[in-house]
Amino acid sequence: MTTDALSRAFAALADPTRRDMVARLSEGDATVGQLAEPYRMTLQAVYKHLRVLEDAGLVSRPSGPQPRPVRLEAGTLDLMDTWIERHRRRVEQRYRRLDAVLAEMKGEKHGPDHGDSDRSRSEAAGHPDES
Amino acid sequence: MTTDALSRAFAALADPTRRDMVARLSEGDATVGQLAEPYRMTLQAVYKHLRVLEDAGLVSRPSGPQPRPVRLEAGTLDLMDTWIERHRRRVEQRYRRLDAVLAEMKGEKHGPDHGDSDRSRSEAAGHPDES
DNA sequence: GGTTCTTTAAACCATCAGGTTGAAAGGGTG
DNA sequence: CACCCTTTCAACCTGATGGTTTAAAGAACC
Repeated sequence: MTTDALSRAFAALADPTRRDMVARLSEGDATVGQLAEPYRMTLQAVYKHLRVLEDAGLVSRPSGPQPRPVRLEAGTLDLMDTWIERHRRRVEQRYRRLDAVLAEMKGEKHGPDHGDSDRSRSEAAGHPDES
Repeated sequence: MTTDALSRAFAALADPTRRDMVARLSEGDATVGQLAEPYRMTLQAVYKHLRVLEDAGLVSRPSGPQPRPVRLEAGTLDLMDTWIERHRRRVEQRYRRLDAVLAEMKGEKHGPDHGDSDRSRSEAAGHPDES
């Protein structure tokens, strides 16, 4: 549907079977048959999963002779990684900043009020991106 | 729901609204009211989204006085990041190795066969982890 | 050209996910 | 206590998802 790339990508990896496929493909290309072997489901079901991974851009199927290989694409993994990393960093940065403030408070010990240190923590923010 | 942690986490981030929430929370804690403000949906719907994020371990709601804040938890982001990174690395490593082989072939130019370099690329692997 | 393997398609089913409405608890504060 | 805001619960609708079965194209190969 009109679902954006990131949504498709995350949704694709939300399924354990699909995640397992990606994990195995990260070791090397495989044919659909090889891929399907460990799972107790119809070949068609496997093709469906592959479809989802392909639509998400996580996997490609280079055309050529019949048993076409399935190949993991790093690009989309990169996208996801970037998104997560960005926000993970932001939180951890806040943690560190908070720790710093706490440490400082502990250091000075007595004077609890020296200016309008933070407060307002909850808003400020403007509106972020999501790009 | 016997769904594992990673599945819940990826599923949680597969929704644009939820991703936006996470993005905004990465800038700082917020109350549900503040969080809900930009969206054109019922408060109950927002609570539902929050529930999903909470069940996925992406968010916590420290108890205390009534308008309880919503706080982003870095731990689960870390888990996801680790998973993705691991596989992204594996693919890229394979890319590099392939490039190296190609470069070598180009370099030697004539003698194409000098030992059992790789082959077997598609299987070998045993069965990977997914840990 | 026929046989066999790979791949795509279609119809169908059960369950889940995002949203709504409506109602009810919880919890502060006048 | 009464009022108001926050939070949760339940029923319901709609559309997507993971599977299945059945059927039919497409490619390879003898």
